Amino acid sequence: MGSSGTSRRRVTIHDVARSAGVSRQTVSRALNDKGEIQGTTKQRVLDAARELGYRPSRFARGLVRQDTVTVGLVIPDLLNPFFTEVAAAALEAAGERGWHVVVHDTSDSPEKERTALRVVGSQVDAVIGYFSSPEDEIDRDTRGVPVVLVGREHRATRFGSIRIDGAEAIDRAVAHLVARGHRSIGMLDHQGRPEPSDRHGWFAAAAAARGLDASAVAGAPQSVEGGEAALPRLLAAYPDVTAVLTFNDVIAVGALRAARRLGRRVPEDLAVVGFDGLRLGDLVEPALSTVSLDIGRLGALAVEEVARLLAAPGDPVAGARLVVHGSLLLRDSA
Amino acid sequence: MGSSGTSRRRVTIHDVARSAGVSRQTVSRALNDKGEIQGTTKQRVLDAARELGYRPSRFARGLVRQDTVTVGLVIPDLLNPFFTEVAAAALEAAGERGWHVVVHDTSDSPEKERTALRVVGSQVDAVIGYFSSPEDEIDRDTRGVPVVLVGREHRATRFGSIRIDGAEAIDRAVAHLVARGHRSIGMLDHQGRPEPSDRHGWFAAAAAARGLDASAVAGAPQSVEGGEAALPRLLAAYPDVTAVLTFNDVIAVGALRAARRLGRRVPEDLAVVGFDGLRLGDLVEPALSTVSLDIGRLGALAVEEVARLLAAPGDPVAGARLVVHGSLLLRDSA
DNA sequence: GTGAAAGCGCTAACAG
DNA sequence: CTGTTAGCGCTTTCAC
Repeated sequence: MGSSGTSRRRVTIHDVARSAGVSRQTVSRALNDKGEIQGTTKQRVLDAARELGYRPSRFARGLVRQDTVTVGLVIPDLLNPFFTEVAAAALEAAGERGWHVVVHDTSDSPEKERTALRVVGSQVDAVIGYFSSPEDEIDRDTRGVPVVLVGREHRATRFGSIRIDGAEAIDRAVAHLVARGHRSIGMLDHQGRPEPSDRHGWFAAAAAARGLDASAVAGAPQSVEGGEAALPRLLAAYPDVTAVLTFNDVIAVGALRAARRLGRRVPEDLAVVGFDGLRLGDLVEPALSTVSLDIGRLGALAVEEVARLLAAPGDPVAGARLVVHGSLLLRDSA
Repeated sequence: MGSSGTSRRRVTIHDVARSAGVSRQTVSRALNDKGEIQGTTKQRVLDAARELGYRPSRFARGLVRQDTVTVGLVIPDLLNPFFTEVAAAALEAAGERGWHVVVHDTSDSPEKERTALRVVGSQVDAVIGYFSSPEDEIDRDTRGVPVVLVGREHRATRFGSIRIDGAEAIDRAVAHLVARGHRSIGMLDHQGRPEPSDRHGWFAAAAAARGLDASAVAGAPQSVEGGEAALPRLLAAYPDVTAVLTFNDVIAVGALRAARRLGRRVPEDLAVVGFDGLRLGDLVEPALSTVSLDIGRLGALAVEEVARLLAAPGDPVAGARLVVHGSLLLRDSA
């Protein structure tokens, strides 16, 4: 009793209607809690539906109702805590609007990124993402879907973007290091991109403003292991360095480990300043000093910008509002 | 030129067809790269489509094609690294099958969990989740959608589940602690659930097998702060305790911090063993000894089980295959 | 209160 | 190679 049998065919509203001896509309009314229906009829329909194991098709429903917004979130690595936090923030902001979020992790692979863009792009109403592809490729692969770029500039009007501005905070970080007596400051920048990062640019500007050299740079993969491997390389190439800025906190945590292994006390022998302001930085020893970002705001802004693009395509908000500024967070490592 | 105007109405395949002077069918062929179409016609259609800013409706397409599988992933807290890793694993396994994953974070709130279940349940083909609601509620709220429970038993045949079995590993952990001379072992269990956890049960069994008492237990919220606050409570209530097992690694990391604050050296004065095997455990000082889980496998199994349920509803695989066993990973904290 | 008709936007099957 | 005909499963008019 109550078993739904093993028929392969999909149970449709029609089957329920026939089984309950009513029309499809009546079934629809019963299922959607519309008023205009008699209690007993409604119950009979509901019973029939359960009995048959009926489940409305989201496609048929979506086709006619045109509600339910779904946004795609494309990130390079969910296990990188920065993107975990971005995802959590975006999920929360989207949830508040009742939107669904489909998440794609591209494993830092440009090829997977293209696939994700194409696949997701055709199945969602908008895309939020942290992409490495050139803008025209993104444009081509997302075919008309509104796109919000996180942490990156753009030109196309179909795009929105949330910028990250750490210039001032990095300037303060450099000032802090100089005040502590550091004269030779290095950087563990990102790796695998054609150009140095914005963050390196901000560092270089801050250094130049104080007559310091900013050429002590080594590239690091964006992982703890990456930072751990890169620090010794940096110190070998630039032995005078007594302080390092890193592209992000994850790399900084790796640098901290490497410093310990190298017998360098932090911050006495080597000061380390990260970037991102992850919770993780507070769990390591010594606690990481860093340029902190309000990632919750980042996610919320991205979702807001999607909403705006959805409402008025090709009309992204002018830059100023959509920036997240870093702030210097001094803990123990510098 | 080239602007798509500001018409509010959706551009349909019909509009493209009319604009290109062909039938809808031809448009469809051009867009879907079907062979049977002349190059010049195809180009004309493609141009018209771009010109109009045409974007196929995923609903209409899904309705007729009946491909694209979407699974819902419901977790209590994406920022808890355990769930981050589960999500990453599930995302990867689902990606390999070309499935989409919509993620919902319930913020540990039972109410949000119900909402998520209902909302997601109506928009996906299957649900994978770590739920706290009673099974009959899950059953009611997901109405016929296949469900795979992570880390939890079930009864309903519509459900599948991936069990976590740490009995043996916890027994080994206790054996290890005893061999190190610990006679009074406590536990930081989860909190806010009516019953003690499976993990506590395993601990109690291992303790009993050695004639030890397992009643030194304190509850902790599943966060670093939770563990940090709970350890002092545990030690105050049971001053003899020299070793603690924790419900999970996040709590253990909190315990490590508390121990440092309390001036207890780890592992000399206090041994700590976590549960989960997170990467995080390797970043703290001292590195965390823990019961390690193959979370990647957990995610992969969940996705596999979804596939099975989708193919043969009401026919989940019998238990044995769908278990992830813990293994004792000794690092520095015990 | 309930049913009949029409159509959401698209593609599969068949004509031509 | 291209067009016509039928639906996919559901909800919205509008009759009754």
